[in-house]
Amino acid sequence: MSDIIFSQSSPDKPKATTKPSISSGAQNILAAAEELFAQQGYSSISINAIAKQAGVSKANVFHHFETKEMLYMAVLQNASTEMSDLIAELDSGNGSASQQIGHYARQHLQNLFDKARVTQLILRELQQGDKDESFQLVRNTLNKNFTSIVNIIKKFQERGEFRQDIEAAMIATVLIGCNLFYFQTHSVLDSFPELAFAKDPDNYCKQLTDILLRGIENKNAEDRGSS
Amino acid sequence: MSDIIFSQSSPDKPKATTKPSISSGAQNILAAAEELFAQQGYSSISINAIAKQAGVSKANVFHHFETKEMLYMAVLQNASTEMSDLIAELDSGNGSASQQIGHYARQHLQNLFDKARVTQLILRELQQGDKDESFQLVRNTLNKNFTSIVNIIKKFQERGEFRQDIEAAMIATVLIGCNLFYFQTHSVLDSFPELAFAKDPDNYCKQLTDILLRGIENKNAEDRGSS
Amino acid sequence: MSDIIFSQSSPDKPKATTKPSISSGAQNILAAAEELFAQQGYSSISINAIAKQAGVSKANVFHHFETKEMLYMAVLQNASTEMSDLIAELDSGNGSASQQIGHYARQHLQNLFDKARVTQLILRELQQGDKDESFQLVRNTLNKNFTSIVNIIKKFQERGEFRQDIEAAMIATVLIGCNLFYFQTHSVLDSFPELAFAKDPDNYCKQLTDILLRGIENKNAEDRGSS
Amino acid sequence: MSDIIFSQSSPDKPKATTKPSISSGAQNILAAAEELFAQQGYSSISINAIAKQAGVSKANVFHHFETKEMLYMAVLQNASTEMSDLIAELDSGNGSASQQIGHYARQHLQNLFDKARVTQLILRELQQGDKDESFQLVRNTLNKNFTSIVNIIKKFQERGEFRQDIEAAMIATVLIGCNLFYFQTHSVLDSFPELAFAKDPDNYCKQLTDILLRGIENKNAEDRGSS
DNA sequence: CATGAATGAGGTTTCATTCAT
DNA sequence: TATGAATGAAACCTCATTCAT
Repeated sequence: MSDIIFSQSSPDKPKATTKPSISSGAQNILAAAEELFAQQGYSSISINAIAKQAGVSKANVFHHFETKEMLYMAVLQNASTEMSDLIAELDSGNGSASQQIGHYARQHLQNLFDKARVTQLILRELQQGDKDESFQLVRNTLNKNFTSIVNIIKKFQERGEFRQDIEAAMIATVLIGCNLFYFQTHSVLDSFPELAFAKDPDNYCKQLTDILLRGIENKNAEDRGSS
Repeated sequence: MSDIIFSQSSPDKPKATTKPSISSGAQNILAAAEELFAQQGYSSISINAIAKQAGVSKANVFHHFETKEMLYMAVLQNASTEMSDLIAELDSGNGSASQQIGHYARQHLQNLFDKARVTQLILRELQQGDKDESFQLVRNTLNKNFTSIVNIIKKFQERGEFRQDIEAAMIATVLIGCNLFYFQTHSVLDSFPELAFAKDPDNYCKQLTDILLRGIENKNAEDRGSS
Repeated sequence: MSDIIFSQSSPDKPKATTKPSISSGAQNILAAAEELFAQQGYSSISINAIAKQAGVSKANVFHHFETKEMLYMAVLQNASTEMSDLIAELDSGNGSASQQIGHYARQHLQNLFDKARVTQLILRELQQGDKDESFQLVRNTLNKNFTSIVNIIKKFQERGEFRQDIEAAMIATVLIGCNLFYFQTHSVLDSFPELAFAKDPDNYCKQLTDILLRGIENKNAEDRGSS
Repeated sequence: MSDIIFSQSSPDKPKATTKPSISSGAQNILAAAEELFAQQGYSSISINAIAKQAGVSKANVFHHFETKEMLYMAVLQNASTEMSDLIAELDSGNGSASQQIGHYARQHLQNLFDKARVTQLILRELQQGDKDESFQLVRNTLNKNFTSIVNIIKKFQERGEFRQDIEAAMIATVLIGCNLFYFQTHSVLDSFPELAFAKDPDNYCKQLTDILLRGIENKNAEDRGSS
């Protein structure tokens, strides 16, 4: 199903339509900056590199963004918005609790790869932990993201389908943590023979949800109760 | 138990005894570089900053390490060794499978924090994914790390204590992935009210292993088999 | 006639008209670099020195020339072009073979001093003999220079005015070699009492051509033949 | 006779015997410095490079020579002495004036190549023309060199074998100038098809003396006198 | 005699930024 | 809107030199 991990759907085109307020010149720069910052981080990317990638002059970058810092913030802002949009569209489908969680996990993982640059930008921010302004942005985005899945889980807990002696947030953590770990390590899977099975993200996701669901389903408790 | 997440035991002093081959001058620089690179990454740390932190002249840094790149490699080498040593000492205790896994998870998380700088360095490398030489180092270290826990799990699978229809590597992934996720996000826990429970790493670890163990224990299968 | 060896006619002003393609900023830098490189050589001249001489900032030098090496190449390119232009204008006058050679020798010597900086740059390159790219340039220029005089001599050989049992190139070598030697040593003439006569380049040139012509004129051969 | 220009006889060994006052350690350094300075000039050669070439530590260089400048002076001093020794041994043979000049020219050219490093060092100094102390040394050496050949020529002029209306120093200049020019350009002869004949230095020397002698011999004057 | 450690000064080059056009 | 010219600051790195051993 997935040839090179994921069919990396081109995610850049629709931007222009969603954000018509920013000139196309600025959009070019923003896109170039996003790509480079995601790949290499803030400090190792020069305005010159961004200008070249965007096909404009260095001065033009400063014409659109006051400072490098502000360009970075704009990139982050953009990324956060994209991420939020994506989460808003996240749909846990309908069906049993198990099916919904499985669907959600798979879709979440897909999103990480579809918006790989955004994901990387956010992971970078997570690792810094100090930069004041930029951090706020990311934190809020993550919070939104996180709350969305937590609420779904809580719903199932209230319905009695999931154990209630486990924090919903903990369950969400396992789901998101493992998906992020997969995203971070997928490029290195070749060197881990033990992880060969994980080259197919579908397979990975299936096994993850298998463990997770069995670990949290109330069915087990019933089984025990019956004993 | 843990005031600020973990009592961050000072991990730098014993180095001199374990590695007497490197002069103390070089060791100072190495330690300074490790700290700064871990905090801020490669490109945003200048040799000047490292020199100041180490209390030596800029030129002296180049006396001991030919280039900034080579200093970074030495730091990484050092970190990988430390990490490997730590893993070698990882002890899954004795007791039931559940207890051993629980013990291992807790100890592993503790190690991440005890060697926070090393952990950060390696996470940074994971995120880059292209740098040839430096990457090899980290990959090997991770591989060793990973294999260690996979083997423990396989043992329990063979004994029939854990399900065999789940890849041992997948189980290890959940354990390590969640621990790393915790490490990466713990500085931001304050902003996530849902995750308040996780401020205590013991609590986090307990809930994680609770889910994980229930998800993989063979007991459940037996229960089902009896139904 | 020559106060301090030669009236060193200012050779920099016309450049702007002959090479309008290069901005005046770059021209300033190029001129400064030419002067300093000619005086002191490549390695002992810093970009800082060039910037100061040109009245611009160090960074501005790199705005116009990517590296010090490339600036040097541009200087050499410029010098080679100037030299070629000069040679193209070299005019052996009209009159007897003797007069033409005498005229040529004197004019060639004059050129060496008029374009003293260019001459020095080329002599320096001759001495290195390894630098790939820069050397090609100089070699080509010298070749052109050399061929020009060789052809004149060949003409006279064909007319029977000069001996044909001597290579034209050898005759050219004497002419150019002695002129270059004069150029290289003129600053030290004071310390060589024997060479006092040579302080006047006209005198030097007259004596040189006197020897040379008598050595190559066919007239002598005829005299002998008649005996 | 000459395969690759000249059979470059190893000229370094006898030094130890001629200068037993200097320790062998210092001699190593001196030899290394001579080679490198001759090849690349003063400023582009670092003490480090010299130390490596000599197989000693950088500090050891300063143990033997107070400063880089003083090491350079020692190299120059050494070179000047070698050159003087060589000139003192220069032997114009016995035979006719023509033969003696021819012999001298050939031997002088041979010396330039045998002591190529020394020759290069001195040519470099000639090109600088400002460095106070170092220059004195070279000037004196050249003066001695020059006077030696001038005196030989004067002898023949007095005997009436050479014209007296030409300065002896001018004749010497042609001889030395052309030989030095040959030395400076021999590495580039390949690219000058016209100069193919000069690949054999014997041939070059023969043609040079042919021209020179015919240009200065008094025989010609006699011929004219008879007309 | 010989060396490794250490350093201040200075080298080339890069960077973010400004400004006139 | 867009750019080339210009620059001060700071990056990495080299250099000649000193000193303790």
